[in-house]
Amino acid sequence: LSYATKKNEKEIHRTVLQIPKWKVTNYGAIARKLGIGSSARLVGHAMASVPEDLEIPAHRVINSAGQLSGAHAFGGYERMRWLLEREGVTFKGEKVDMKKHLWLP
DNA sequence: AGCGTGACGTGTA
DNA sequence: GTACACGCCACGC
Repeated sequence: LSYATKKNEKEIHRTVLQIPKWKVTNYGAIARKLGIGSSARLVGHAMASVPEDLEIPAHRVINSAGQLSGAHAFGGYERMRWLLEREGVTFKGEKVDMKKHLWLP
């Protein structure tokens, strides 16, 4: 999975960089911020093109239901969950507790 | 060109 | 709480 949405790639990265620690946001929120509202999928595509070693905290971007839909890019669910919990994000079952941790751009 | 697929979201039932 | 339809668009075939 190494393709990027050339048009908004930079804007997306910039927005993701603004997500504070112990907070998460969702694909749709970023899409709306960039004015591509209903194209949340493109944000997910852009995340897939982010090298993990870069400073971009892509693990803080999850879906609106609080599920770690991008876990496969971080070595599986357990690893991505660990990355988040390490920053103070708490879970409610299999999902992130969005009530406490949702951040909107 | 069409068609299926996917780190998605909202509305409706 | 679940399930399904629909809108969206880049990519690979």
